[in-house]
Amino acid sequence: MESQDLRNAGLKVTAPRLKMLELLEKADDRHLTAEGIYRLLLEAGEEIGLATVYRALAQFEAAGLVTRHHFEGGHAVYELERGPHHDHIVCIHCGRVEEFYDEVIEKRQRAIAEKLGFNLRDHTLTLYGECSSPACQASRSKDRK
Amino acid sequence: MESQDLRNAGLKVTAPRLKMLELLEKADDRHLTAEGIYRLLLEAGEEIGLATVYRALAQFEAAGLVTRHHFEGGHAVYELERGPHHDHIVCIHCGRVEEFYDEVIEKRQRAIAEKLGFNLRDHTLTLYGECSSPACQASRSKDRK
DNA sequence: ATGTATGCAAAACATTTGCACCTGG
DNA sequence: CCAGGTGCAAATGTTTTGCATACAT
Repeated sequence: MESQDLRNAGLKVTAPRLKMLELLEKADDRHLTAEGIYRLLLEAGEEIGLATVYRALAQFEAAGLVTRHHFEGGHAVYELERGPHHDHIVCIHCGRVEEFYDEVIEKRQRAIAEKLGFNLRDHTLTLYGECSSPACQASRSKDRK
Repeated sequence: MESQDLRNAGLKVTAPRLKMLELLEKADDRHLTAEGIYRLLLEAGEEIGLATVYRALAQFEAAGLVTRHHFEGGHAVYELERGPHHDHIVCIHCGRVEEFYDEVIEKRQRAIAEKLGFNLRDHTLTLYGECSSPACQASRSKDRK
């Protein structure tokens, strides 16, 4: 249960935090902005402040419950940390995010860091491209003026 | 000469732009923030506005003269585009940036994008780690309180 | 009770834009 | 001359913070 995650992280179990975790778990889009979480909660009739969302996300991130990504676009997106590491590919048109994992790339990264004398701690790999989803294709031809 | 680069990009050759390109070329650190460029130019006695720096950088980027990166830390860094593509490894302590290129990784990325049905357009790969430069090692032990 | 969390409003940032004035070609 | 460039100040959008109140334990 999510309350246990919060307790393990040394955080008090409060309504806003539970709602946020619940949302992060159930939302269609697993990569949400702070503003997006805020708006979705308001729409769901929850009473919450945007500042609380940011504060809670920062704590979740520190506790490893959530990962923050900085894709292009000036705002951070948050993703519930579930299971193993993966990287992302983002559609430059519709913003759809897919996840992938590639052991060959992971291995090469470790080798490169070592060769350059770095103790590798983290990495971000994001591919940007045009996706082939029908919805995206449609909106693309429509937008062409 | 830099004025030619500007002309080729359809931009007028002005003092601020030349100074910026000059700085990007000669600076010790090849990865500068807009604010950093602004400050360095002021220190060098140049008269320039921060807005001009941002505007010029945006144009340089559009012209392919410069690449913008979003490393961790809330601000963009700009790098003069010189020669072939490469990725980065950043020291989480001193911020030092090294560049690398790995054909195996590049190839895997193309394969992954194709498999997921994306037409790959761009990517960012940044490794974060602890570098082994003496200066960084020193400051690290000092900061430990 | 008591240390945390919360909401709100204000602040802090990085970046962008409006506008009147300059300037390169 | 005049489209494009510049500086300044004001606006923007995102994220952070101060503070008084409310709540979990």
